[in-house]
Amino acid sequence: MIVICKGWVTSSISLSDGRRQILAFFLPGDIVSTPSLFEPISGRLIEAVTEVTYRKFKRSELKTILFKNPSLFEKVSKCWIEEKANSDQLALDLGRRTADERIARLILNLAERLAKRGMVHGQTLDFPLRQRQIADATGLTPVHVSKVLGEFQRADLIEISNRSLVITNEPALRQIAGPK
Amino acid sequence: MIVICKGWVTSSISLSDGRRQILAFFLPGDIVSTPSLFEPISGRLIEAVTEVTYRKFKRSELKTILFKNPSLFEKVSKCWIEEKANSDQLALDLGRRTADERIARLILNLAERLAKRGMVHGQTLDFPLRQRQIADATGLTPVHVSKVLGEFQRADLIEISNRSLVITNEPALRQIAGPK
DNA sequence: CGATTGTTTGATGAAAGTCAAGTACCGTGG
DNA sequence: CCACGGTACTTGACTTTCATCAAACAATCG
Repeated sequence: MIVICKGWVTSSISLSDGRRQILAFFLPGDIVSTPSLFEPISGRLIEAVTEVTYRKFKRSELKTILFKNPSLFEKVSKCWIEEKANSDQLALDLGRRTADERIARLILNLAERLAKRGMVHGQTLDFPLRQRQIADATGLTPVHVSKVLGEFQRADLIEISNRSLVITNEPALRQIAGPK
Repeated sequence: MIVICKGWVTSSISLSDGRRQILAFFLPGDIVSTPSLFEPISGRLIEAVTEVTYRKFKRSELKTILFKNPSLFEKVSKCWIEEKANSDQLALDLGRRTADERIARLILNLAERLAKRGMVHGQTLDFPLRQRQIADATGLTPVHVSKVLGEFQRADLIEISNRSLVITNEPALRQIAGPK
């Protein structure tokens, strides 16, 4: 089991013909894949987006710790439910939302998570993602991602430069992100 | 916690404007939503596709049983991992596969699960789904689902009638379902 | 049997994909 | 410091896939 200390990480699956879907971004403090707490998980590719530092825990140790403190199961269960909720939202986004909505939501979602960690200054946040990664996370093509991000910037909703992003008009961006 | 004894059940989430995504179909023997083993889960709608019979377990009882038999945690953990794997596949399907692939895979997937339960006779299986439900599971419109199913039938891949489905050309259907 | 709900079909449109060319942005080695 | 090569991003023309709309037809059920 791995906990991110610094940097961004993705988890993804791909088809043999190269199509790829990013399932989640992990930020500092996140546990990489709760289901793999007890057992390894196959078919998923964990990749660094940026330079990363992390801590690794032995599964065997975890088990003994957990069984000594049954109250921790509450925590694990919470974690699990949260992760399931994220998966479900992802399915809803990919199945039922437009490209604009998906991209707007990805940005807002990351901003929110970074804010919780005190990693947003004003409305500015580190944004190390390549457009190819945004595409793989939203089920779109890099070309289309470029067009949408271009529109967002021309509409003064966001500004991207130097791997950092400013949300210049959050209400409007939320508007585009669509109903909850 | 609920276990299906007879019939089909869906779990779904929706947006306030009515867009809906079906997250899973539960068949006889399935546990409805493992994450809800310990805690209730919100925002999800559980619906019967057919007449359903089920068994209900009290969460409190479950907990005591589990803590008396720690070996059961292995089972729970397996179940959890399986469910996560399904979520991930769903994301991949919705994000990266074409309409034909999604529908072919849905059919094959259900057939496989029913087969495990001895509920397929020859190549014939009960198929109570409405096209609207197939649409909500695959992120498509009912109209498009109708067209694709029509093509599949005209190409003699499947036959649908009276809420039952025959896979008449499984290899070809797998072909359409695309790479794994 | 009428009313409702589900399915089929065709015409049309919109969203997103593909292709291709050009530009900007690095990192490396000279 | 600059030139080179590679990757990433942008843009426009064009295509494909799927959605929308609408009408007809079928099935289901009180």
